Amino acid sequence: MKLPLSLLNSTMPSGSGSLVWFRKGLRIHDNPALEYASRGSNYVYPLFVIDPHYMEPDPNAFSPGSTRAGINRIHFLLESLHDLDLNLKKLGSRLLVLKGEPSQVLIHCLKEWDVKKLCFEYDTDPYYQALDNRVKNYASTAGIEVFSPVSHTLFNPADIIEKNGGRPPLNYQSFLKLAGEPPWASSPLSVDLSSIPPVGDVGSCEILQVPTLKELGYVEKDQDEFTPFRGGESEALRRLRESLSDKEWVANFEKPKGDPSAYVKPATTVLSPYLKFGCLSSRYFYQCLKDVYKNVKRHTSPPVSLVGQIPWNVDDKLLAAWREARTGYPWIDAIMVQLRKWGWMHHLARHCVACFLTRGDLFVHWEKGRDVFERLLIDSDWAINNGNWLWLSCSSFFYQYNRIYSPTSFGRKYDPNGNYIRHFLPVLKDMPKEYIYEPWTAPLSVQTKAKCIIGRDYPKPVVSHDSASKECRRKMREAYALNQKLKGLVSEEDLKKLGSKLDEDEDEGQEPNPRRKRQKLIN
DNA sequence: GTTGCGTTGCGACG
DNA sequence: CGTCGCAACGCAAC
Repeated sequence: MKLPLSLLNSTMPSGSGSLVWFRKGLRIHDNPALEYASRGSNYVYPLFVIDPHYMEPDPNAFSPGSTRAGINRIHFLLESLHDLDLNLKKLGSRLLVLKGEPSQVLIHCLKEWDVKKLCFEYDTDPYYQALDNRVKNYASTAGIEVFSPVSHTLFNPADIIEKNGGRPPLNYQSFLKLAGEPPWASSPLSVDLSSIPPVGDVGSCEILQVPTLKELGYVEKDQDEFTPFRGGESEALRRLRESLSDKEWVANFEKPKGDPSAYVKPATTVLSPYLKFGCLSSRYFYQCLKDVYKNVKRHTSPPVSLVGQIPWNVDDKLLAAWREARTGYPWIDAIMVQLRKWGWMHHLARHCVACFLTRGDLFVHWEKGRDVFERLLIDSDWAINNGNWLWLSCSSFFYQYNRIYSPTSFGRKYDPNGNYIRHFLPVLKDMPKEYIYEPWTAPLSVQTKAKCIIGRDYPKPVVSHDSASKECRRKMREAYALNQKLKGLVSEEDLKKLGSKLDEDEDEGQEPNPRRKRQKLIN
């Protein structure tokens, strides 16, 4: 039988404080770092650091927000922090908000406060890896215990790579096979925390409330529409219950069959932003889903070329047209408007615009598109975003470059009336459905009647899909052929470069590809 | 080396 | 709504 935490605390010696550093994992339920900190501590300092690297307003960015995050994601984060603070207060604690470069702030707090244990969720994002190393180094010199569990994802990526002989799996099936059933799935997760030890003396540190957008220096009227998705653990759990309440829908859910043009009631759960910030535990989601599966009869089931040789265009005009929703293809532009206004769109809609920008039509480098998604999506995740852009651009994981999404017929398949386009591109709201996916083909009389002259009120297509996609196919075919032909030669050259690069970085063991290449050379 | 398959293509045809 | 040709890639298993 478990004793209440408050009772345990009273038996502990005084002065044992713990610090919980929140970054993602903005939740109470299934939060191993928070739980570990609470166990056997007299004081717990729940801390969030407002990081200028992500949060400082950037008036020169291509849309409202900071350099690295669109205003929607910053808003979502602030709502999540506010909710976390409320939930902590219910348990006798509160969220301490500080501002500054996180490793400096952390080290300052560790010096100022009486902390024996530093607890924070492990993060694979390279930015956090570097940050965490600085903080961990300080903690070890100061004799502070560090507890950094993997709790953001269902699996520890390092385990998967190790099981695969030090290499990441290069397709989905082998990933599933390697991953298997997660080790924690057999026993129930800890989702109830009855109380948290009180916050200790904060000394001279200046503690802030969770700021508003305005307090961070943003002007709310910068943007004419905000994302309809509200941040926070409470909303995440509400949304989870709502999504899982329709057991039939859950059991028959098949991702490729979802309707990307559905926006009044999206075709997926829209839990991704909550998973991204850890407002919802991915593991708790998994267990709840398994519970639903148990009670139904049937349910649906579930790379890395270092030498980029695809000769992508450098064309900032085409990139800007795509980014600003001015391609002249209403289906593509409507999706880009939803991205900007909502910070979320259906995954198939993401496919369409990613394919269009890269191997399908514009042949712009996938990294350019990745950067735009990274900034504007409220659910953007470093690893998922990079992986999916590699995938969609046929740079890795997926190679069937002939399969190009049509910027006109793909959308029409789901939404023949063009309601989605009419909603996100109101300039086209009166265009007859016969022309709404290809408005430049409408006779001038129709354009006049619809109060939308193509070339004046809405742009002409930036490229012709027929000829552009043919040209893209040809370039991909040639790039692939060249890659095949030069493999040995190029690898040898690159080996030297990679070798010296790796020596500098001192992380050879982390990098699977050079080993593969060496092996190929030996064979 | 050969074969089978790959988280989610398109368009024509019946 | 299902099937097929299109043109044909890389990876994994054998």
